[in-house]
Amino acid sequence: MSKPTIYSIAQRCGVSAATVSRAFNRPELVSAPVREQIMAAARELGYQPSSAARGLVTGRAEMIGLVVPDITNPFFPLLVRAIQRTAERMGSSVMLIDAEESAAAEVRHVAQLRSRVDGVIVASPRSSSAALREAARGLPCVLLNRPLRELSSVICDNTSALFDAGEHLHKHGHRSFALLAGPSASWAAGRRSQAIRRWARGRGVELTELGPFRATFKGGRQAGAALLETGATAAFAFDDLTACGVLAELAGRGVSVPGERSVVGCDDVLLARTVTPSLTTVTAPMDDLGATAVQVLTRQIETPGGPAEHVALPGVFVARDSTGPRSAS
Amino acid sequence: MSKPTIYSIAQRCGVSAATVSRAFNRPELVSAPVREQIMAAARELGYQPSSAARGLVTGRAEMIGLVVPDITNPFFPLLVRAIQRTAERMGSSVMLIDAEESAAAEVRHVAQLRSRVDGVIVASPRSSSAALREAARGLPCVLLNRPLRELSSVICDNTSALFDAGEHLHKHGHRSFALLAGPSASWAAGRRSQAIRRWARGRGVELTELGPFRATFKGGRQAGAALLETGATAAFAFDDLTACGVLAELAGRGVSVPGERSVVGCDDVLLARTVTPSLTTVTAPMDDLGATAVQVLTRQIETPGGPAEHVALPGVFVARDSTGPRSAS
DNA sequence: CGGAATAATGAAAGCGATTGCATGGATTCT
DNA sequence: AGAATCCATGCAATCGCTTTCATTATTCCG
Repeated sequence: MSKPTIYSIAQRCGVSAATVSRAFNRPELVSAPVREQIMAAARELGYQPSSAARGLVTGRAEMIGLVVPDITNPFFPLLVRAIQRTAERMGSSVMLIDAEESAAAEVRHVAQLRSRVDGVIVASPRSSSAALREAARGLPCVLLNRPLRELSSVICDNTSALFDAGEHLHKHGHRSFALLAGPSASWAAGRRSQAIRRWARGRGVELTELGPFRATFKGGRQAGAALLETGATAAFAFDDLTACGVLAELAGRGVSVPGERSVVGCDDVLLARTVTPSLTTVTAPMDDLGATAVQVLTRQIETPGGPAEHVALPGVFVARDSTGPRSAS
Repeated sequence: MSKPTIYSIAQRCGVSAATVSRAFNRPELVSAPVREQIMAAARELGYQPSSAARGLVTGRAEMIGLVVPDITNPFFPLLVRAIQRTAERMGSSVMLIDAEESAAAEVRHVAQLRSRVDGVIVASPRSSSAALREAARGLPCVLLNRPLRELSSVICDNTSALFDAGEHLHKHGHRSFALLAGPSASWAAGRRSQAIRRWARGRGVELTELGPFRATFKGGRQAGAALLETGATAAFAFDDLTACGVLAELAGRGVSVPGERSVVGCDDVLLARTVTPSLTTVTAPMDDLGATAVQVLTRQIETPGGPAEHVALPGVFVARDSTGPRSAS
């Protein structure tokens, strides 16, 4: 016996296929007894509407694409979860694409997604603006953590939280800082560096810029090594993963944290809480970020020609154990 | 101007839609000049075949579902990547479902996936066998890390690697061990416990069983506390995340690792390398696991009535810094 | 050189759903 | 009572593509 369709059900209930379809989509248009009979038959037969057929006529795939540069970066799973949860509430599924850190793959995948999804959410720190714009032409699209005038975007703004971090360290007596910059191609990295520079200038403290370093654990170790060659007593790492690398390098060399140096991360991924000492960092509002991205995208999908929306959500500074008073030395 | 279809292209090239379709799917059936003309027109118009329409007639969605219990568990991103990479090579996309640690959600999602995918890969440690069987009825399905006679499965067998771990500790002079058991509902947890018990019995060493503990960082901290109340000098944690919790708890209480206690994890997630001290653990062959799962699933899809396949891939013991000689005390 | 095999293409029938329009019976209004 | 509504339902077209079968045009071989 082949897969049940609305026709099998229609036949079984002695009604037309149209009525079956309506029973599912506009139940109020079908009389109660008939509707229930149809539902019963559907359940009995294990009927599942063919999304292909529906998609063909409605033009909707009920699916959104999500392109991330590197799913193994602990930042993204949280985002994926938030996005998926929100999408599900809006009746959509999520197609996940891991670009495996290749900018080329990012745009290539966006192109391939076109025909399978209603829209895409792209976290693409690396690709060029032009490539991105081109890839998204005519496809509802929301950018994550990377603004671009023509395309909608949802970003996390850590500026004020980084100010807070600076103040926190300043209060602890630190006067000489190191900025361990992230990948130069990353918008977020530039943005964070800028915020820290601005704060340091405003505060009139010394700031040594190091890097750029790769946003990996290894990159963090290099950053840690570089940090030790400066006189800075406190360091801003690009993100938590980098900060963990720094911590590991310092620990390896017998430098105590926060005794001798203070380190702050950014993003507040799981790692930040599990590492020893736990990381002082900036919490990104993942759930909000994801939910907002989906909502903005949904709006883009419903209003194809609509204006690009830009929303920025603030990060929140959180002090833990990797920062403390400046050592007497 | 509406979306380009094979008809737009056909018209533009003065051929029939059938020819256009063939130009894409069976190029050898179309004469070279016509084919090239079609391709050129397609490129020019930005044509993308509608997967809904194609899926409707072919009955294939070119998409596989992947259900994971908790995407934020660092074990899964690696798996997701491996699976996605392999799927892409086979021409399929991956639809990711994060069940958010709910067994009910796991089976519910499998049911919903039915109509949208060709088959599913399910990493579902929690759901009952019966529920799983029922959910997968008539849907090609591969289980990950959980065998079930009727359904295909791909598992990672850590038995021999855990023996190696035991031997490694034994060689370092340890004679009293603790087993920090994982969730009792998890097949993998039971399996690992069993392997360790068997090894301990065979070796004639003392083994204290503690737990079960949740497979989270917090659970690990509890396990660490429990561990300190025993005389064991070495502990087997259920997985790396738990092991990290143990490490953190011990560090918090000033117990040195590996000086006073040795700890081994399991899975070798990113965390294992970034934590201090780095974790002695068992490396799961993620890439193989993922690739194999996709291949087995593909076979299931192509041979609907086919027999269930079961493959087990061995984990590999890797010694790092969380294990060392038994302290003199 | 005739007939058969071969190659390139077109016509048309679905795939399974949605949906605008038509229909007929019941209900309501004047 | 006849007209006007309204409700529940059926008919049939349609979405974009694949695929079978039929139709030419071309080539091959004895």
